[in-house]
Amino acid sequence: MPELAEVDYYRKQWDAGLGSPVTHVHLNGEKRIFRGTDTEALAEALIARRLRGSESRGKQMLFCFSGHCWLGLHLGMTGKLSTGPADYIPAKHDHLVLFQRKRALIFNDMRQFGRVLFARTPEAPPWWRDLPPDAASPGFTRELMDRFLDRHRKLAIKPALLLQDGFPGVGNWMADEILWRAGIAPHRPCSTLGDAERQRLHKETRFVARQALAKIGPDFADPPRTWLFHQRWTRTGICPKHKTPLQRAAIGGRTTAWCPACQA
DNA sequence: CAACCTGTTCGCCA
DNA sequence: ATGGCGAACAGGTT
Repeated sequence: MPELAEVDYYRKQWDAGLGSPVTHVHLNGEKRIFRGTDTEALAEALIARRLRGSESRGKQMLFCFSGHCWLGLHLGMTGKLSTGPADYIPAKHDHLVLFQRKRALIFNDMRQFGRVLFARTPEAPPWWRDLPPDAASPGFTRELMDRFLDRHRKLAIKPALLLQDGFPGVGNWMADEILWRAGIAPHRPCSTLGDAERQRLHKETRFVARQALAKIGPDFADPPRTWLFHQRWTRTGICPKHKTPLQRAAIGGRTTAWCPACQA
């Protein structure tokens, strides 16, 4: 489910626990979601630590605790964050629950395509520090985007938009929204995009990312009514501009919807 | 019962 | 070494 703006929405769900110490940690270290992470160190180190703050970058989240503890979360396809009462009883896919005196901070991910990372280091760990600037940030420049497209000449633009090294935070619905606004057909190889098209691609990537953060980020509201978003899942979906039926196909293995009239 | 799913990651091949 | 493709991951829903 979660792309850039939804990730930021979920991150803020744990704000309720800011400043409070962790009293108890619930997790099952056998689960795939913890692959590569020392869960015993995590569970032990977080006890009595206070949640100091959090950030999201693209689809990644970082939770900063006292004692130089850093918790990284990725929501995968089905992950969500929520809070519960102090006596909350963990449900089936609640892989990590941080209990505080007054509440529980819950990470649930049914399909476990997400991930939990942990580090106890003076500075933010490399897996956070080395992330490229996300699509909504000022660091996402035309030059950076061009360099990425030039590295993937043969790849269709739709699957290119889903690569998190180049378009951090963009997911399936955002990619379709961006291409629709930019007037670019999803199967076009990156190398075929001219200067004007690249300019539009860059502009609309930033627009969709920023608008999504502003409109969806605060309360998980739906995007504006005129967005392709509302049309792309329904069988009868139409182009918001032309009212013509949308085309749909799997491109790069992912369901893609586009308007044949305005995307060339 | 089959197909599908707002996301990565791996193995294989060019 | 790098890029591109398709399957795999786990567990739901339609």
